[in-house]
Amino acid sequence: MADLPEKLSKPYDSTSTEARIYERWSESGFFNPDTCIEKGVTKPDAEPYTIVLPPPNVTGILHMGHALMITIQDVMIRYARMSGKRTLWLPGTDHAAIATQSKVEKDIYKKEGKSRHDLGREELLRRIEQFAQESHDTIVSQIKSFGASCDWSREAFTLDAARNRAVNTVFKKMYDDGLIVRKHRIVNWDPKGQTTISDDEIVYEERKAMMYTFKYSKDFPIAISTTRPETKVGDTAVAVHPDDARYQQFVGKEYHVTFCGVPLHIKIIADKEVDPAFGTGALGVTPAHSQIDWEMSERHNLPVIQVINEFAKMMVDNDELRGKKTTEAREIIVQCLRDENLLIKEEEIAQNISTAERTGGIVEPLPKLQWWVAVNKPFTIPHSEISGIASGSQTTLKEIMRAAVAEKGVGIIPEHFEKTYFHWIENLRDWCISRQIWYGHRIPVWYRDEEVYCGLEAPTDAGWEQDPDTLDTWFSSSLWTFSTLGWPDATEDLKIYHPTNVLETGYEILFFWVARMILMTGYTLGTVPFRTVYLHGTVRDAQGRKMSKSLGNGIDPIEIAQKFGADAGRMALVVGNTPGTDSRISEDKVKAYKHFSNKIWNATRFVLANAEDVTLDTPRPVLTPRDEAIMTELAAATVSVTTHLDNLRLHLASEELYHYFWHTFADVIIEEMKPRLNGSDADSKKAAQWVLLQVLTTNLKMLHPFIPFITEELWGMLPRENKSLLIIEPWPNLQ
RNA sequence: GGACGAUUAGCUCAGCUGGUUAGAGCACUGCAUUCACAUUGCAGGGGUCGGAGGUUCGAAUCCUCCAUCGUCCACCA
Repeated sequence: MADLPEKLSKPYDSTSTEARIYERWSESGFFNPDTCIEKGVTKPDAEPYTIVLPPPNVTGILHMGHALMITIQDVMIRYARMSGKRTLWLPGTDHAAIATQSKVEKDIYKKEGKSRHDLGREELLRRIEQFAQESHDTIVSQIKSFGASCDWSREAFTLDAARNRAVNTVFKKMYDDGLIVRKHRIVNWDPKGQTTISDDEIVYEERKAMMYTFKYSKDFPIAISTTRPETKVGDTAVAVHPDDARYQQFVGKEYHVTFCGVPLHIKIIADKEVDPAFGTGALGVTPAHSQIDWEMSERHNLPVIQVINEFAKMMVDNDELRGKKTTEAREIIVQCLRDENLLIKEEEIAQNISTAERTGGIVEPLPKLQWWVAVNKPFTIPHSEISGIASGSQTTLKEIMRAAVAEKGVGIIPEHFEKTYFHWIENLRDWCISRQIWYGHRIPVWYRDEEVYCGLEAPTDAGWEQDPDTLDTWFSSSLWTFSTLGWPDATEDLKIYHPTNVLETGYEILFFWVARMILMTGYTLGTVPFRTVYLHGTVRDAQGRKMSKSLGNGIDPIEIAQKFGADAGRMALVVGNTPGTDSRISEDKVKAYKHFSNKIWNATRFVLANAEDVTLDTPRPVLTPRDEAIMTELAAATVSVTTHLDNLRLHLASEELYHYFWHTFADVIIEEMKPRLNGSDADSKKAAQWVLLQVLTTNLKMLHPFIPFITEELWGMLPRENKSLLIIEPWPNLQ
């Protein structure tokens, strides 16, 4: 029996191992592809393999979704690195503008009773940045504790100076091309957060509402319906369907009415958007407070009268209504309709109301002067490598997004999400990118009287005032694959590592982020940002519920890592977890993989204790037919696992490895070798030892991307000349 | 209203391009156990793959319809 390292005689202790192993990897420099080339691990002309880490919010803490994303990406990266590729995993964090600012504002208000206006722009920003910095260190150390082999020397932040230059450069380019425009439109205004939000930041909540059918006045010929009578003091038209026989006689006529004390001028218009079957078939047009009414007013040149302000209060010229909350105004107007006998019908209906995702405020559609990315506006793209989009051709941003996926420049896993993607693009409207908050990339536009200047720096002459707004946080995130590689400079990194290989993220941000990355990269570089999008599902609790603070059912990945080991947590997250499908996790599940760690630990202990006659450098001895069969089976398993990994079927690769190690290697191979190890036939014994060591090491290598800590630890104990780390060991190829 | 997905053992889920008796983990039952590991081993029970049709020599897998559940998008005034 060979002498064993002392610690092998005890059960595997992940807590004392993982931090130490991570430290060794960090010191080795192998997370950085440049170091790998310097040290001869990777060939300089090797095929590059790049993943950019979807940046977690700088103010967040690690949750199970992050843990899953880190695990999947780390598996892909470690596999690529071991396969000899020039492998870069570029990490970073996101400033998450609205989320971060509102959190800090809340904290300050709680502790000091001060609002952002009490502090002023500069002081608030100073406080937010301080908070972001502290919080940054927490999340980065948590990412590391899960084993992420990111190149931290290239770490980026969506709001640092380099990214700001990229943001301003893209903004100016789009501005000059007429694709970023400033105009009045109906925006989604969040009265609680006092900012605009994009269509995607709206969450619909079903509530009961009252639908009122009425006439503006006794002599007005047409009745209309609404759930928001208070907006009706801003009506400028009534729209009917052009083919609706009931109303044709009125089309084109104009009426002066006094509606609950407010004088209105109503024109009757015909518009195809009106559904003749809904309500009375006539729609009261309120251009200032409804998206489709605004569009109608543009088609028919109707005046716009704003009657609700940014605080969701009435701003109509009427003493009874002015300054009232919309809900109060609604009651006043309904009462007035009753008093004047104008109310024809009221019925309770279920209605979806729009709320702001971040603040929960009820969204008020308001006309505002904002900055927009025009997605349907034709422009000439000078250079394009995207199939379906020719260099020098006229196209639109929407078309770039569509073509990139339709022409297979970008493949989505699972494939069925491509349909969802196309469906979203068809319905896409212009993207509102300005936000009335202070934390974020400030819009690089300056005003002086009627003059407007867009540039990377402030104009040097006097009298210019910068636009007070900041950009939607997704604007900077959408540049992430190339802004992190040094663009707008023509860096080596950009040349080598872009387009990236895989974007791995949750399906819930397919629209928010993935689509916009395709848009921005296509526009800016004329390429796709990545070849493959791998979408993971949501990690749920054991009962299948979403993890949430209010339910208190969250499982903390850091706690899991401390209790069972990050390796066990990683296995539990990845085995049987198919792309695009939600998964469940529980402590029991993680525990099962802690057992697996222990199984590996003990099997290794057994092999090392009994293989004293061989090392990894021992040439292949004469094998028995059964040994040959074992080696053939091992080779087959290697091919199968490799194929699964090449096809990003991580759930199958991990399951197969688990099963092979436990139920083939440990249960069968080791058991049947025991008599030979204890027997007197020296040749047979040596062959058995050699086979055991081969099967073990091949398994440690293949398991390494999934459970990097324990495999690296055991690798360090194997008998061999070369004491290099497992992280850079070549991927097994037994054919 | 539109789209997408799911429905396989008690539970949670695999099953890649259709191919011999449908798999795993957990749970369950019985047995074993100073020999790497009780964070163990061996053996076993348990499924007409949601329903109905169809294509095929052959269907959990492809097509049609239905049912139930879930998700996303749009939002109707």
